[in-house]
Amino acid sequence: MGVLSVLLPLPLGPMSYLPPFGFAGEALGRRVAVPWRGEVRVGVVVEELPAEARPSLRHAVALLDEKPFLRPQEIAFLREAARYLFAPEGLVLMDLLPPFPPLEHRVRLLPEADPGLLPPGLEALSDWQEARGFDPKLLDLLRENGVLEEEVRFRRQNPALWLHPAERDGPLSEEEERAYRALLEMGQARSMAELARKAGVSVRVVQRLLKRGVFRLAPARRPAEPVEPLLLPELPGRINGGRLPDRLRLLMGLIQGKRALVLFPEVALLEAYLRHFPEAYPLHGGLSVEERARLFEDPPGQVFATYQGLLLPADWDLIVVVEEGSESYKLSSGSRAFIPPLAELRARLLGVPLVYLGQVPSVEVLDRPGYTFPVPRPRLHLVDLNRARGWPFTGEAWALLQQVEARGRQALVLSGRKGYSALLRCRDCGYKPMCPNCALPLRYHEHRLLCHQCGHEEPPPPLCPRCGSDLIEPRGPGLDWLYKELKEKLSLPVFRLSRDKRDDLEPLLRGEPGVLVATTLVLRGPLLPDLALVLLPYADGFIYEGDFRAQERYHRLLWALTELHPARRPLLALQTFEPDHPVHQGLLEGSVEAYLHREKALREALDYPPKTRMLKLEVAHPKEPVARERALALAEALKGEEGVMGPAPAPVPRVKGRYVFHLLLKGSTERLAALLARLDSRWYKLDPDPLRFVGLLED
DNA sequence: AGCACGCCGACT
DNA sequence: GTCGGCGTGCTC
Repeated sequence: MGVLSVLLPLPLGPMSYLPPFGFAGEALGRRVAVPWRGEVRVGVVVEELPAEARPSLRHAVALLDEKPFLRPQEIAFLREAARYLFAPEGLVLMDLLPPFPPLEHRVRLLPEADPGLLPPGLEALSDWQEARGFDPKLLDLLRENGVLEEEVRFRRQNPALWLHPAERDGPLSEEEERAYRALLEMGQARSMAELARKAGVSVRVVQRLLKRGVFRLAPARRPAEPVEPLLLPELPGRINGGRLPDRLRLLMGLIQGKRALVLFPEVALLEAYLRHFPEAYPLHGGLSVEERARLFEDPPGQVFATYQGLLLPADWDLIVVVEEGSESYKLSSGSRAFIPPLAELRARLLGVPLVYLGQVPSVEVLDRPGYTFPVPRPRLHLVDLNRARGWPFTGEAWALLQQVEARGRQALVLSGRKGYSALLRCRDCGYKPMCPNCALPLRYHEHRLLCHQCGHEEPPPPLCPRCGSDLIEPRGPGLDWLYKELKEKLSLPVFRLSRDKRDDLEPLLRGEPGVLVATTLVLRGPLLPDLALVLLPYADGFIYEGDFRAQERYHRLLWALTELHPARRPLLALQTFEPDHPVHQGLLEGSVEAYLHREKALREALDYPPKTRMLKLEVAHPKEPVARERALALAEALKGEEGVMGPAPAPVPRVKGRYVFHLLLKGSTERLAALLARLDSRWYKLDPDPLRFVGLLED
């Protein structure tokens, strides 16, 4: 008898079990209930190993699927993904697996077993009983002694499924034809009986078509406003530019008639796209367990999914990743994976093409053969803070706001969260102290200048070393300050939107005049129908965030703002000390990627991603010296190795009462794996693809 | 992850 | 004298 290698959704590698008593058959890829620390847990069989001499292996309780839940393709993907992420395979499974329905679990004592084995009071176990209600430890004891008979299966709940037309499999009989036409016309039918009535055929006909796969059962489809496909002569590696409606049409052109997986960074964007694709089925965390289970059992031809779609057992013709630069692709817990590289891995292992589709490409994908759709030139107004007067609003800014006021329209004022700066800047010449190693601005902390990437530290110069003027710390105004200013000086109603302050925006959404002061949260929200002005009082606050991706992020933000309204082009006004910044130049040129090519060259010169992989080790402890000590010990263990940066205190040095330090490692996947093998994994948390260097995400 | 084991500091 | 904090090891 062989041994089952079972992967559980736990941060561990696979575990070995003997097959369930009396089981003979193919187990690979099927879900299996196994005893785990006295309970029963569900895992996936990822390998069938030859029998093993180890005496103490336990038997799995039961296999839970008729046919494989994951195919070898998905298992291979999990394995490779784990290697790429430096994570245990079970952790990756935890991230990507859909939730399971609850288990139905019945137990009884084997008929031939001696009931005298039972502790008194449990005679009932001679007959089938719900396992719940019995002490799991007792059950496990009986199980281990081989006297327990068990029935385990997923509880079947009937999700509200509708009848949909699928593929015709050949000639249809006259009645079948009628049923098929009727369903095409209806789009979907709630029940077989309903369709039979409408088509004037017997239910048997509908049943037959369902069984043959000409019809399929699937969740209700929403009404769609389909878009005209825009076809490209060749399949590019990325598609950028255009307006949202253009990209919708391009996506339609890409996937129509194909089996396609389309990945989205967040549900709101997914739904905005989904409205225009009648053939596509959604898959995301908002769906019920049953709906998701259904999609895994029988994946339809087109799925619009969040990261959970990566593991769907389907042979796609094409994978599309929408807005690959979005930070929402970053999983904040578990393996902390960043999804686009995993999508690329998935496509590669399936041997199918992958296309990135978004307004602005990420630096990571810039080298792919691209197709860039023309972009409407942004209406950009730069206010040079080196010359202009007034803070937080310059005279020019007030003039623009007053125009909005006079015309009774809407304005958006975008703020960083806290008005946090910690950056020194020369009042006259614009000089900023930079890290000599990292080409990042140094942060001003506790009377020292500090690089949060490599840990470089120096005393702040008393005067500007270039021109001898004073160094100042320009402070970005926070949401509340801006709100107060606007409220005092404008007659328009002023609203706030941030994670913790959420005014009722109803009047604005109806189109009434007003000003909204918001964080970048607005980009997800519903749009302001009469938006005329977008103002960033301190645009530089977005540039100098102290990690090497900040400027790319700022570039993406500005382009996203130009698209905030689908029809109008609101004026984008930026108050900045850096009007000549290459990001601004890029927008003025009307090119979504001119700046990025420049940025990519810079990254290459500095040996930053995408030229090399970078990963982050985080050390956190309630006692600052302990955290520091451990971070130093990690660095010590890697002493003399290339590409080790830090330790440095995280930019937010204390998160949830713990002091955080981090180290950054650069290199190829293989080399990083070799470095990590020398470290004790208990002392750090690993981020395989850090997007920012801001403290701990989650535990 | 989640749990048990074991070792040291501050309390009824 | 114990309670309980966390560091350590282990899970088929």
